[in-house]
Amino acid sequence: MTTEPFLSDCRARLAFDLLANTWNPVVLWALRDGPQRPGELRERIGGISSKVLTETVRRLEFNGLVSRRAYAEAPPRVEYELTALGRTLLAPIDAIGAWAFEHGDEVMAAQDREDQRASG
Amino acid sequence: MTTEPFLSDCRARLAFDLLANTWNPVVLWALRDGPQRPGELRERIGGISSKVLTETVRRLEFNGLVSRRAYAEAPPRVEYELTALGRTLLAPIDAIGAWAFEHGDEVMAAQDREDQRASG
DNA sequence: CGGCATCCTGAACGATACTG
DNA sequence: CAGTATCGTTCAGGATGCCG
Repeated sequence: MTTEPFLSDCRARLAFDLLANTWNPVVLWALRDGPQRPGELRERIGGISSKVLTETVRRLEFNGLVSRRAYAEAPPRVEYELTALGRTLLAPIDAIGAWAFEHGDEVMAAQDREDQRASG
Repeated sequence: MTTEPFLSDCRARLAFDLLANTWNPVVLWALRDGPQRPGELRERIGGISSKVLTETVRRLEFNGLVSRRAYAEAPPRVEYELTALGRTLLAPIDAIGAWAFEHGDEVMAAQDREDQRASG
C-alpha cells in the first residue's frame, strides 16, 4: 500500500483518466493475448460500435499503451497490439477485475437495498 | 492474474464503473484514514466543488462503499466514512496509484511525442 | 457548514450512412 | 474490412446563488 501522496500527484490522476471511461480498460484487456484485428476485437468485446472502437484504440495509441500496424493489402488489414507500457497496465486492471469477482455481489446487494428504500 | 472471463463478466464492468469517473477514486482515497467532514474532504482533495463532492459521496453511498452520518447540531455536522466494503477497494486503487508512480512519466512522454508529431 | 436548485459546456457514446 | 462523417442524446462536471 503506497503511502506516497496521491491526490496531489498528477500522475495518479493521469492513470485514472486512462481507465476512467467505459471502453479503455475493456479494450486493453481484450488485447492481453496478443495482436488483434478490429473485427476480432469488436466480436470479442461485444456491444461496441466500429466508431467507438476506433476512437478508443486511437486514444490508447496516443497515450502509448497500444500500437497500430496497417498492412498495405486489399482488403485492408490492421492490427492493434499492446505496447510494453500497455502490458504493465494489465496487472492493475486485473486487480480491479479480481476485486469485482470477489465483491461484486456485495455492491449489487447494496444497490438493491438503496433501490427498494427509494421505492418502498 | 485472473484468467476468468472478464469482458463477459458484468461484475467487472460494475467495478470499473465504480472507478470510471473523475472523483470516485479520489474521494475513496481521501477517506482512507478515517471519517472526514465534507469541508475537510474538499480541502484535502482540492479542485472539487461542494456540489460535485456531494454527488460523488452520495453515489459511493448508493453503492455501499461509503456511509454518511449526520449529527443534529447547529451548525450542521456531517461525516463520511468508508464502509468495510469500501476499504476493500483501497488495494486496487493503490495498485493503480502505484502504477502511475512507476509509469506515469512514460505516458506523459508518449503524449508529448504524439503532440509534437501533430504540430510538427 | 452542508447541500440543494439552476444553468451551462464539453465530451463520451450510439446509430446510421458512406468511402477506399 | 477499416475508418470517417454526421447527427443526436446523455451526463459528468463546473459556476453561481440560495436555504436551513
